[in-house]
Formats: sequence, structure tokens, C-alpha cells
Amino acid sequence: MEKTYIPTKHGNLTLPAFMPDATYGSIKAVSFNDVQKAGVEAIVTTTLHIEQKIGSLYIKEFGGLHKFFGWNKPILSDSGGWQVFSLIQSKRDKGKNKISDLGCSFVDPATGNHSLLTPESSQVIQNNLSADIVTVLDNPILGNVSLAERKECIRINTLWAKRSKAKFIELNSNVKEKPLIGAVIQGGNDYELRKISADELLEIDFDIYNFGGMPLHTGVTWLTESKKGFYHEMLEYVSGLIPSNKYKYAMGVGQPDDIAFCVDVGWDLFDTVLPTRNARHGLLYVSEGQGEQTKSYKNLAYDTIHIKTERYKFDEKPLDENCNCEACTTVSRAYLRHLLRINEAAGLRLATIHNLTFYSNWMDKIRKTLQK
RNA sequence: CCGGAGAUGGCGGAGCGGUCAAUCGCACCUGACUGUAAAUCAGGCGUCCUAAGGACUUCGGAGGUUCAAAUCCUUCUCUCCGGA
Repeated sequence: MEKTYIPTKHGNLTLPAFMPDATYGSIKAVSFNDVQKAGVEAIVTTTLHIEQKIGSLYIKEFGGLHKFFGWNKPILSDSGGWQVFSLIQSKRDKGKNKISDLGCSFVDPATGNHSLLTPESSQVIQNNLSADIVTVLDNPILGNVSLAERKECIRINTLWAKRSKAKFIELNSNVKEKPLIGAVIQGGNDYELRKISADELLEIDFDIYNFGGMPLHTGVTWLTESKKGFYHEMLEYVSGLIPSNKYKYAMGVGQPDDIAFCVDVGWDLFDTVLPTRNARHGLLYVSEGQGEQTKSYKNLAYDTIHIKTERYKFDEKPLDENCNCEACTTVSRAYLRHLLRINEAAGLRLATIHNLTFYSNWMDKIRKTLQK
């Protein structure tokens, strides 16, 4: 079976797809209208942040996240597992956040309030949001942890997935158009554990299988410190563990060339903060030959630009001659540089629009080039 | 004219005998960013040497005291505040 799209309550999502992150209920610096015009076909939101900043019951009462956002395309909700994980990582709150069979208890750094997120409550929240694709609460593996502890992480990860699935079925028993549900394969850089995690989750049966952790040699979830950069081998390996009729979602991936590689080895869905965050920080993606540094995968290449640097002070050219986004058709590099240097909202917006447009175009290129 | 305060690197502003090429902030230069608690963070920022490190010239001007001065003394120039 050739997977060309995912059917959702809000239309078919063409694959492979890139979804920007609207973690706090917003793609930072832009409107959802901007997002749509940038060619984005789906977005990701986060259970934990939405629950804490907005409240999922409020969203439910309002009529769901799509209505609230004014966004009529697919929304994928992340479970909150990664966010609790990142809290546990932070030194400030070390010790306050705990993982048990029940779920994860943690302290909200903003309010100091204690909270408990369980596999069940995560599903309830995501159900309240009426997301098109939901995610099970997962338990990422910490770096520098013993084998016994890593195995324990996988045990809990599978346990939570099982309970998430049960709750998901219960919540959707009378629903005609059910959302899709994805489980997260963990295991860090341990090939054996990845295999165990994948097999256990496959037995429970989900629509989507996600790559969990951060696939970087230097990331906190990895023990290997010798090499740097994207962990191609692990992505290829884990993709091979998932049957080809299942959708494959590489969470947190990645740079355009990383995504191209992952598509080539079978991954369908992607999300990352890079285009939006980098835009705000002044790192912009442009066509090959128009920037400072070229990166590529096979015959797909692109450049990056540090727009805030002095070299663009008198650059009258559009950011990218091959792009027809609002930034590239209305302002010069010099002016965009100025806007970002003074942290002007208009600059953050234009830069974000451009990077999102670049990612949309990049996904088009991947579809044309890598998938026949 | 008298009395008082002060002049520090692009700017603001510490330092008040050695550990000062001089805290810090801003500005400036460069880099990082991968399921966003990141409109954030890191490094650089007198000159020269590839770097560890070293050499040289700096704290309004000119003299002086001292082994040693951005720091003390004399004087000049300028700025600010108060009084005629």
C-alpha cells in the first residue's frame, strides 16, 4: 500500500508532511492566516501547555481547538510527555518531578503548582481539544542512565501506551469520525531497546508510530557523545521496525536535509521548532546559492542566511529570489535585517512566514524528487 | 568673580596606589538553535603576534611624588550645580 495521505476529520493530509509547532496555542509571531498562506497543511499543539495556559475544558466548551484557532486543517496534539521530560531535565526543578507507573507528577515552573499527568488524563485533554491526531503519553529516556533504568523507562512507556489506548477507545466509543492515535517508540540510542519498544507498541496496535527522543548524537537522550549532529542510522533502523502500512512520525525532526533523509528511509510526518525559532533568531532558509552555507541531501540542497549580520546591511535583494512569500515580495534583505535587529514584531512575522514557506516548498520538492 | 562637584574605552557608568587593558549595562561583531518554559543562549569587543600565552600604547592636557598611578600632588583646559 502506497501511503500518499492521512485521512483526518479535517481533510486528507498529504504525505510526507511537515507540521510547525503551535505549542502555546499559537505559531509564534504569525497568525493562522499567515500559516495557511505559507502552505502549511497541519500543525502540532501540546497537551500540557494548552491545558495550563488555556484549559482544555474551556476549549471544549468553546467548541474545540479548530474553532478557537480559526484553523480548519488537521491538528496533531502532543501528549505532554516530552514537556515533563524537559522539566525533569532542568536543574532548577530537579527532584520535584517524578515518574511512576501512575504518570508523571511535576511542578509548573511558572506557578509552582503541583500537577499530575497520567496516560488517561492526557487522552482526556486531547479529546477535549478534539485534535485530529492524538499521541499517547510517553516516557523519553534520559541520557547517562543505566541499562536497568533504561529498561524501566521502556516498561513504563509501554504500560502508559496500553492505558492510553484503552482510554482512547473509551472516549471515542460513540464517535463516528475518530481521531488517529500515535504511540512513541523510545529506547534512546540503544538499538535493542528500540526494537523491544517498537514490538511492544505494535502489539497494542496504533495508527501511527512515532520516533521518540531527540535523534541527535549530542542530545540529552543520547549516550553517545563522540559524534555530533543528526543520528541518521537510528532513524533508519527504527523506521525499519515499523510495518510499511503504518504511518511513521519522526518527532522533532528536523533540518531540511534531515527531513529529506528521513523521508527517504520511510518517515511520513515531521514537526520541529526550527523554522519558527530560527526565523525569530535571524537564521533563514533560502534556495541553494543564495546564502552563506549550503546543506544537502542527495540532489536536494538549500542555503542558510544569518540575516542579522553586517553582510546584509546594504543588500537590496529579496531574501530568496525563488520565493513568493510576503517577505520575499515586499521587503529587502537590508530592511528585514533591520526589523529583526530591533526585534520588531513585523520582522519576526515576515521571517517566520518565510521559513514556513520555505519548509512547505521543501516538502514539495521532497515529494517530487524522492517519491515517484 | 566666589564656593562646590566632575572629566574613564562608541555611549552610559564602576574603580580611587599594586591582583587594571580596566566590573557592569547598552551598542557593535560572530556563532548556536532539531516533539518551543528560547523575540533565547554562547563567545568576541585598545593594537600587534596563528593560539595557550606574550608584547606594546590607554583612564581630559602638561608636569610631579612613588619601586609602582585611572587612583596621590601641582597646574592648565573644559563641563555641571549653588551664590553674587
